[in-house]
Amino acid sequence: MSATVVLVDDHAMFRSGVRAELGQRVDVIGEAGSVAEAIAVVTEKRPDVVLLDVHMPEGGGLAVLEALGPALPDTRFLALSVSDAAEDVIAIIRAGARGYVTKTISADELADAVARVADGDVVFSPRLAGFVLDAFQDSPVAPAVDPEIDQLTPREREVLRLLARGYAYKEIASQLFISIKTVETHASNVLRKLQLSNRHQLTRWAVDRRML
Amino acid sequence: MSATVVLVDDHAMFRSGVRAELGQRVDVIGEAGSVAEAIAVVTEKRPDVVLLDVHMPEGGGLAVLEALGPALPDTRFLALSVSDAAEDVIAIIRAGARGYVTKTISADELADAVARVADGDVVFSPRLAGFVLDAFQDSPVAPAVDPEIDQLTPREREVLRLLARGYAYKEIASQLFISIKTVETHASNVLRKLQLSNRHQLTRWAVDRRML
DNA sequence: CAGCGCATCAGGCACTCCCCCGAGGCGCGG
DNA sequence: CCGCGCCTCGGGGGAGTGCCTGATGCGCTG
Repeated sequence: MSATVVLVDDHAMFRSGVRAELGQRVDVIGEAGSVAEAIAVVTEKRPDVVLLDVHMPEGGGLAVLEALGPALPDTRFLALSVSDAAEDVIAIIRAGARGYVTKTISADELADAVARVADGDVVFSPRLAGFVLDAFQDSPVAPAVDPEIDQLTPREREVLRLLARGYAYKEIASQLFISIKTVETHASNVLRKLQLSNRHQLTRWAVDRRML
Repeated sequence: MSATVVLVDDHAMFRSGVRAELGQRVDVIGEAGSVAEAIAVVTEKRPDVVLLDVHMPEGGGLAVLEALGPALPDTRFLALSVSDAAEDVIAIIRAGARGYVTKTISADELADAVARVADGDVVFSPRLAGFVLDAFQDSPVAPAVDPEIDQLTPREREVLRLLARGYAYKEIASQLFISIKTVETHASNVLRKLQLSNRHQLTRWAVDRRML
């Protein structure tokens, strides 16, 4: 039960090498040497994993991902590239790839990476994952700190967080090791300070601020 | 030249176990059993890596990260948790942790994870990384239309929409020109069909599906 | 020390939520 | 016509919510 794979790379020699090395461990059911060919082959073959070169003519792996990604939710894309540049990694991941490895990888490691991606995991070459996390942390579109939230005490902020997530007073009390009555007090203070009248509005408030 | 580590976990027995298992492979230079203690110990010891429990009183690992993260750019935080919930993973990573592993991990794997984080890598338990990527991408890989929603009648869908937006039964009744009792019936049917137990979960359900 | 903010907890009360039961009307297809 | 799904309501009740008053202790500051 090895995973089915389609190789996409504009260098035939490289595809041949990958096929030779990986043939024992995964089931290579198709190859493509261009963006257009990749779209056709992947659409037809429906592999578990597409091993996708990033740098190719006509838009490269990014073009393939944008054309196919949304249409094939059950197909995972693993980017395979000579580049270890942060912008390449981020662009590919943002487009929906489930991993990014560089071509310095060994055959064993690549076979393992393909298997893991087929299995639902996410795979990165060491250090590359850090690029994504950095971009992820910078990404909050609206940092936009409300003046109201500054009026909250640390404990109130904690209760707010749990309230917004839908926990009942009783559950919050258990998690924070305090009584229900204390939770009620904090909750009441939070609602008053944020000028809200009930916890449903509070949930929407938190959603708007991407706290969930 | 093993990495220096501070353990933060509110269970002394667990810390002891980690220390015993990891002692040979990393240099455990401090421990903390609470958020306040963690802030003090980490600030003093300046370890390479902080092994951080997510669920603790007083805000847990998140509180530690928010207090210390910005101040200690050279210290890496590796979250260690019993939870494999997406919200926990995303919150911790957004707060600046460089990895997240569950407590089901073996001692060898944990030692390896610590070493890799100390070395600048990012480490995740299998599958957890996917949560971060999903949150990172605007378009979730799994649009995954639920079969449950097809079971809802048109009227139930209408009530669901208003419920998720935080309207009270009374308000929904006014908007739809029906009695509160009818709203209750629809709401009850919706919760049953979606296998949810209250409207807070329903709000989160709707948020997850971009219905708001 | 006296005041103040914060966190903790209590009793009580009106209200909402959610479920249990039951019921009638309406339209559609066998 | 009869069953069935859908929508419409009602009583009753247990659990949860939100607010009120009032209380204690703790640490910080003037």
